[in-house]
Amino acid sequence: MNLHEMLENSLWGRNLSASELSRVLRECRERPVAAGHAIVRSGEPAEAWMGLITGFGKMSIGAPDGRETTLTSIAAGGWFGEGTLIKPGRSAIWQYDAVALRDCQIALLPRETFEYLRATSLPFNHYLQKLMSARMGQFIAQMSHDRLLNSTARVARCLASLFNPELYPEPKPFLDLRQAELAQLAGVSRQRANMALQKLAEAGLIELERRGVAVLDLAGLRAYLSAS
DNA sequence: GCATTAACACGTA
DNA sequence: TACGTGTTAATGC
Repeated sequence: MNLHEMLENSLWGRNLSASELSRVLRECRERPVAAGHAIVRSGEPAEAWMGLITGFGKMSIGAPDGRETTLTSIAAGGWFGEGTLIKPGRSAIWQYDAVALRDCQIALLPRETFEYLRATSLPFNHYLQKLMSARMGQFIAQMSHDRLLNSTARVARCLASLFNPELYPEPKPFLDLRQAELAQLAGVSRQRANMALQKLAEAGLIELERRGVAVLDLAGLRAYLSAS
């Protein structure tokens, strides 16, 4: 997968006119980010809309005491930063860190290009609405799960949320995801995530593998309740 | 009761 | 060796 392929296959790139697409292809930049390194840093000005060509990453926020929580993950084919980028002028400041969990190839669509598309392309605006709505829906679901479900169910829903096609264009049943990473995403300790995964495996919803999880029953994960 | 942190053993890339 | 996983013990609300 390279930048051009990614743009031409993306949900939004497909619907651009020939001249819009060629401008995007001309102005988009690429940058490799090694696993463990920052893609964007909280507090820095947002200069580009960010896409993941390859790799896997997370959006996270650190507390003053050093603890850290993951807000959501970012998979290949996904874009982020539109919410930050549409803030006016100098108030477009990253409100979170984005960190590469695996080696990543990042696409950077400059802010000016992003603004040009927003100003001229109705399909692009429709795409942005769908993306932002999907993101909002994900966070609403996350909040309600945090408040209403026990931690095993939260881990189940968390796994299921990684299969939203509007946010993660190419979902595969095998997730290359450490238990510690899933724990941060679900907001539980690694030990508790391990226990939850074993329960979900016993229930036949997933298969545990070293360094990852194979999802066997997505609908079952989405509907999982109780069994703490 | 349920979850957290710390610590340790074990197997593998 | 460093990392990922599975377990247990001590502790807190």
